[in-house]
Amino acid sequence: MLRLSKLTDYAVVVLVRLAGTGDVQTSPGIAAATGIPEPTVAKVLKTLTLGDLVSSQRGARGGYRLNRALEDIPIADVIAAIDGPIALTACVDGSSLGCESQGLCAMRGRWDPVNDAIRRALTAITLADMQKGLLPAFRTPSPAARLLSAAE
Amino acid sequence: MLRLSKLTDYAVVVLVRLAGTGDVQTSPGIAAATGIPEPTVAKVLKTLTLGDLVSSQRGARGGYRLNRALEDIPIADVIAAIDGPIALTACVDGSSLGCESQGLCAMRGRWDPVNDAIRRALTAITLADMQKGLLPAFRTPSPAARLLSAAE
DNA sequence: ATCAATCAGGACCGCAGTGGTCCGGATAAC
DNA sequence: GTTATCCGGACCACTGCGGTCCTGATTGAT
Repeated sequence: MLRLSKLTDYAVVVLVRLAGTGDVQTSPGIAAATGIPEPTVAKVLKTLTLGDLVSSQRGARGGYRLNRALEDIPIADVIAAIDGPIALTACVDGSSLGCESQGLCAMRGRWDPVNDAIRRALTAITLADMQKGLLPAFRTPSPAARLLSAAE
Repeated sequence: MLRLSKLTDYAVVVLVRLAGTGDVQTSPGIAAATGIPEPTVAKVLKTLTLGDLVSSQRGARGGYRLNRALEDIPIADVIAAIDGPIALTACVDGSSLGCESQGLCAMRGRWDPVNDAIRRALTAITLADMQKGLLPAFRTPSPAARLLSAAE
């Protein structure tokens, strides 16, 4: 089902909220503003910090602050930060034994172009595009967007 | 991680194998040829039948046969048949209560264009493209596509 | 008519990953 | 020093997936 983790969904909401004010915001504050349970918000924020999307300020009057503008954050980055690298995981996991030994897993590596296409599509859309329902990526055709529109 | 179910991976292998001979093939036969455990092959085939990608012939000397040529099967169809409709499941599930009530799930429906972009990308690539490393959608050779064609 | 081969459609189970919570420690403003 | 806040990890319930098996229904061959 190509499921995207719910955490990623939360992350988008949190990031957009974080962009609302240029000021630092605490995780309880964001939790209250978004309705997402506080511990979960904290977890998301922590993960986003590791992904270098937000910066944290410790201590009293601390909080989180956005690193880049929404326009400069493709969702691909958010997904990568939360869910790890974007890949449809063909036989990437350690089970290369029954695969290689038979020598007939002819599809090995064939998913790469598919992954690539998805990565492209996900890089073409930024958080700013999601905030407003508009999609400039499809108007000013980026290379990826042109590929996509050419496909229809 | 945008994980794709392993069953879908199997399905691609099975479908390509099924295209090898124009003849009907039994699931034990395909299992032997692909190295995938027989019950799993059967399950995949059954699911693909529901998805109208293959036809089944019951009884002795029965088996499965491909409905369309590989060129006419976009991976989007395979994924849809195995994993269900392609959607990154934003708040699609019934939990619209905490979402709507707060009125701040501003992201509601915002994932649609993302889903759309992915669907597009997935429709542009057919099983035939995966079989041979070529990708007509990327006539301008992407790094990945070049790697693939160089690999054979 | 009987038998064997094959698909159909379930039920079933173990396991991993996700969503979600909580706690002790470090850090910095007041 | 006290307090507010982030940090890092441990922890658990639950869902869904991968995988197996069993009992019918169907059809060709004997």
